[in-house]
Amino acid sequence: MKLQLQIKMNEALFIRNPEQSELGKSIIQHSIQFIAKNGFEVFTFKKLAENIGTTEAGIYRYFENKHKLLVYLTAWYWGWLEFQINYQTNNIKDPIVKLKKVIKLLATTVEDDELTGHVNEDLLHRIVISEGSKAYLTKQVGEDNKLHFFKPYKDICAVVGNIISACNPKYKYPKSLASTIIEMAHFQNFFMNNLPALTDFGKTKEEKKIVSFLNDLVFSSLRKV
Amino acid sequence: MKLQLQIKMNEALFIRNPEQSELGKSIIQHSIQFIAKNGFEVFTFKKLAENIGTTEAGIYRYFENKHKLLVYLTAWYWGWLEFQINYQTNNIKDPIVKLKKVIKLLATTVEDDELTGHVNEDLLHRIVISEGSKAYLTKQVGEDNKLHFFKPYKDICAVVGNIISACNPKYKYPKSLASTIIEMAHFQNFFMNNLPALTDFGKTKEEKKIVSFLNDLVFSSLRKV
DNA sequence: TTTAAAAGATAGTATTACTATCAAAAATAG
DNA sequence: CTATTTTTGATAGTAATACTATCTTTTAAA
Repeated sequence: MKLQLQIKMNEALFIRNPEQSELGKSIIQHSIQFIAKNGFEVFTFKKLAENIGTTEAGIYRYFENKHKLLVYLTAWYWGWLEFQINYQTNNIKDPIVKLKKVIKLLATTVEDDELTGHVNEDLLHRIVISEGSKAYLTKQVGEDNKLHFFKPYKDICAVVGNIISACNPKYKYPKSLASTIIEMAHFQNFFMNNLPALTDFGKTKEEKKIVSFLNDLVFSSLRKV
Repeated sequence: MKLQLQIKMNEALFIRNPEQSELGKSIIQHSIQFIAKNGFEVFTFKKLAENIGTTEAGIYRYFENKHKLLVYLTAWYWGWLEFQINYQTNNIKDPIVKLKKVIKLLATTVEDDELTGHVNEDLLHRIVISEGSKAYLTKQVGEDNKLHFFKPYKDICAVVGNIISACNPKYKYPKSLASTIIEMAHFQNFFMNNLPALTDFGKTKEEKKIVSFLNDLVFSSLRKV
């Protein structure tokens, strides 16, 4: 039996559900490739249409604009990652072991998930690293938030925050520490590869070291005094 | 005697030095106001020109494009902040006290500096919070970096990293911790105000608490085991 | 096998992101 | 204090972007 994994997406993010047609899936697949390769600024619906072999108007039937598409992609990633986290830490009781596992998942390269045909998770991960914050660093963040566009991201933060609280119920900043871990898992990666002077991993460029840094950061904070 | 503070800027960031003419200063002043109010995506040279009462072509004589202008503004901010840090921690010997002071400077609202006529530092600080990362989260980051566009930012990181090392010479990640502090000083502020579920400060929205969080984070990490 | 939904083809508009040119005003140098 | 250079203003124009609209063909579902 061939399994398939579908991430339930917020309907306000699209006009027509891209998961439900070949063209839709092609839009997702090729937008991931294009943005990963050329960056979000350079990305336009016209270029995407040319890549796919469809027309600009065709893309607009699925997504209102490229911002919504970016939010869709990042939301999809966070939804997928939450599934991964639940799946891979399912039977782990010790919150410390669990948190280490989560940090590893956040900060290391993902393998392409066979269950999701049209999404290349590794490329999407790179997009989330380089472009992810642009999804919310806008003036419309309030409105977008009211429409629950960032729920998957907030859910991941909540999951991580809860594990942190399980490690040390007295720790005062579980949510902020959670968002710090998540953001830094990506920023330290971006810095390591692009502005290495901002990190201590510039020489070797090993993701492992980011994991070590984050572990040190987190478990120093959670150590009971 | 009226003092004036000039930040020495990288010449590759502009076509004509905006500090050296009335129109140039007006461009800086009004672009800060416009971007702080409407966001960088909405900002165009045409709208800016209308605001100032000049023409689009007039702006292009100073800046090649709006990306360069954003990089200019953020670089200016980091240059100014480094001056502030040096000035305000000048006679502090104890690196712990010094680091606390720096964290406070990074994470709290800045007052408008009288020495810089056309720059409203408070607005610029808000721009750096909301738009700052867009200066380097691009595909051209490598080229921009070669032209030393991010030197002021890297300098600040180096300053903070050195204080960290002075606090605990054995600590293994001074640079990464420095960039973490700096980024989080801004991201936690943005989250607190726009996506409060990602922080522990959503209720009261006090900058003080961000400072406390960062202090806790840093000094837990630096405590010798 | 009819009908509805999706995709393709084409056209058109307002805005953005520039470049070019020429004249007027302001600054400066001799 | 005039001549010259530099800076600004005014205007025009172009290619690309970010859409919207319409009509036809193809595909899918009832």
